[in-house]
Amino acid sequence: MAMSNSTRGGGRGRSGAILHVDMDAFFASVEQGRRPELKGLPVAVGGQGRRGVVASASYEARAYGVHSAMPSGRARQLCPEIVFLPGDHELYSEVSGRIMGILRSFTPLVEPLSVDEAFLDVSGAHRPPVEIGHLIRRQVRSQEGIGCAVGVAAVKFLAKLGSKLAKPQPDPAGPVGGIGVFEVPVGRERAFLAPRPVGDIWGVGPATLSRLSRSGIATIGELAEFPLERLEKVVGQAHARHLHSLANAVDPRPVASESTVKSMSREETFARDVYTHEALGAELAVLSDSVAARLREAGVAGRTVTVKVRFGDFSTITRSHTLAGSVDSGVVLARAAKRLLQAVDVAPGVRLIGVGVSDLEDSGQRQLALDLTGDGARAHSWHEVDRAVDLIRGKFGSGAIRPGSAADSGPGATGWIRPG
DNA sequence: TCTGGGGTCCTAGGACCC
DNA sequence: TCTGGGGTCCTAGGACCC
Repeated sequence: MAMSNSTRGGGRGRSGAILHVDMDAFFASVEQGRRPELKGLPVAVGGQGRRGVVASASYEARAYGVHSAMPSGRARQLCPEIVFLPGDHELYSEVSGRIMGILRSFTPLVEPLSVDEAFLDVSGAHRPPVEIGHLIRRQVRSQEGIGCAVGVAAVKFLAKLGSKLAKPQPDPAGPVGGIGVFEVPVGRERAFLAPRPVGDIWGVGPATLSRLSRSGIATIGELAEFPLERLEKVVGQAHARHLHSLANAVDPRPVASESTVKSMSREETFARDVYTHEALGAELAVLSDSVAARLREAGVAGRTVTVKVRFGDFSTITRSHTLAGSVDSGVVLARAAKRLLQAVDVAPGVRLIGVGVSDLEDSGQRQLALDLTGDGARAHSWHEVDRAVDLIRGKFGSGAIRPGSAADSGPGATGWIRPG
């Protein structure tokens, strides 16, 4: 409460003290770094199957119009010579960790937003923020071989917009421009924002964009002038207040270097639609086991279990249930997930199944979900089994053991098997 | 060319309680 | 005599982000 973060936006000097650092084409850049023969070539990382999409595209690929979230088939059509790679997320996490380390050498106030971007609060640093931005770029380039853009501003969302404006532009002749560090001038934020499109605001996506557009709002300046009470009717109260503040360059969110995870989930899209509870249940067992292992690794457990089902026509439903106590056991989680799935008609065909756990708490103080899981006192013995499974995986790797019900596909199968 | 996977936050309605 | 109002929990869905 008493920290410096509340006074942002006014009178703290010439320069904004928030940095947003964003890696350029992160996954593709990591791949080009470890395989230099890929440098200068159009590279995409992502799923190559029937239903795959691009997760990251190099600037050479972007020059063809390829971008992330694009179906892989479309990417190949636009750029037949594109080099498609499956992705190595373990490696990306490692590289990300080292880059975050570089950022933390400038300030402890680092808030990672994802593997490839972070906010920094450098208000306590000795050097000017823009200079720090250039130093970061140099170090990330020299130590990891990856380019990045830095935005500098007084508040978070302006720093984020700044890094976007500092990025190079893809071009058939090679990436052009990209000043690397873009500072939003302090004291001139509103004038800077006014002519820009509302879509530049972090949090304005397609749905909000079309609602605003129907109200005649195209620029951030128009949004800033729009009466708040009317805006609330257009996009809802909370969203309206938030957007109205941002449009007026007000963003009180502090850089939060410590965060707690709120939910964990895993999902899987099938190459072809699946039509039976048996097959979906087997997949739920695998996904539940994976989620539960991550929960235990993080030392948390959760009370609310959610199953997500996406049908062949892409319509998506969720079914959730809150247990009396929290779970971190794959078997208990799978059982709850399968019960939820039983109430869903899967005859139309399912393209994706997922399982998630929320309402997380520290597993040290958790209460075992003894009764409402249907497990009775046996939940306690599953705890012992999970610990043994974690030990085996720690020694022999995550593939050393997997849930038996995934292989047996028998309705009540809960044994454990050693693959192969 | 049909659209991945892992998250966060918000809304809205119903149940239930006081 | 229709019957108030608030608070909290739970469930389902949607928007958005990378």
